[in-house]
Amino acid sequence: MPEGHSIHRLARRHDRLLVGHRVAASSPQGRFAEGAALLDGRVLAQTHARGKHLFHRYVEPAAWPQDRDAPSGPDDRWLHVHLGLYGKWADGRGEPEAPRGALRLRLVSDAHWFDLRGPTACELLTPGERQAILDRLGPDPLDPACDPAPATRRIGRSRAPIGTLLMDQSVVAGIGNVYRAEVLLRSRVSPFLPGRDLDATTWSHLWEDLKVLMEAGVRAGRIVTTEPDHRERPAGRPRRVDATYVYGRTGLPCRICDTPVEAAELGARRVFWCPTCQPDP
DNA sequence: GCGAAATGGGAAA
DNA sequence: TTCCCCTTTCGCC
Repeated sequence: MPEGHSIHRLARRHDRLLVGHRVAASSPQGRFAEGAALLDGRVLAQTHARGKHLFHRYVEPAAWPQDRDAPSGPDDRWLHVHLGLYGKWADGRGEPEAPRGALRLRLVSDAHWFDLRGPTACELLTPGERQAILDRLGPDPLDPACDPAPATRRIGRSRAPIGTLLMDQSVVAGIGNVYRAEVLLRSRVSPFLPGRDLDATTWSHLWEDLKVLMEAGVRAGRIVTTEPDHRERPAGRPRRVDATYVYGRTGLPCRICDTPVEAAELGARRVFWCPTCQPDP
């Protein structure tokens, strides 16, 4: 699940359920024991998502709520979580069950519990370290205030395939393998087209489509990129098999033209495309 | 029961 | 470009 939409959804959920609450923090697995000890007893003041990175800002209980939305202060502790390929947050109301498996971080408030497993990153950062992460990320389609111009410039100058550029978090933040495949199909662009050969109008359309798809992903809590007319079952909640045009559909018919979907390794990741709708450059 | 794959990314070579 | 890490799940024996 963890492309950018999942992380923004988690940030909103943690904001709604945990901001303003004092947390008991622990690392039953032990790998984040020191960090958890530094968070224990603090209050979550703020959550923030950028691309696939999730941040929590914790303050001393005495500082809450005066510094809600205050600029980051010297006593703040920033938790940085990146889920990677298979990291997961789970949560529930009331008392958590006894920890099972590899539980990196558990946060418990008076009302809810939150369990984090399998993240690529779970660490405490200084404000400067956090800023360094933000600085190396490209514009995030899910950030309403963001300006796509830096991504436009990077793509326009690059000979690298657009399929590679879209997955590069320093070009655009938050796209993963599913959104990459799907947004390129929807704009009829081959993943192998060099960035500099993507015309401005198509890029503009593609960027707007990314915003639409990812905002829908935040709302739905999953990725659905197909238009109802292109689904086997147009009515009702889309089934998993109806959710994508090409992602994970190697050898199956393209939903637009029935050509078998192709797949190949691009960089270290599998890329999916329709050779008819997205002809090689 | 074991290996591979998965919506990721960083470091090493 | 290759390796390595994180964890769970699923297919295959």
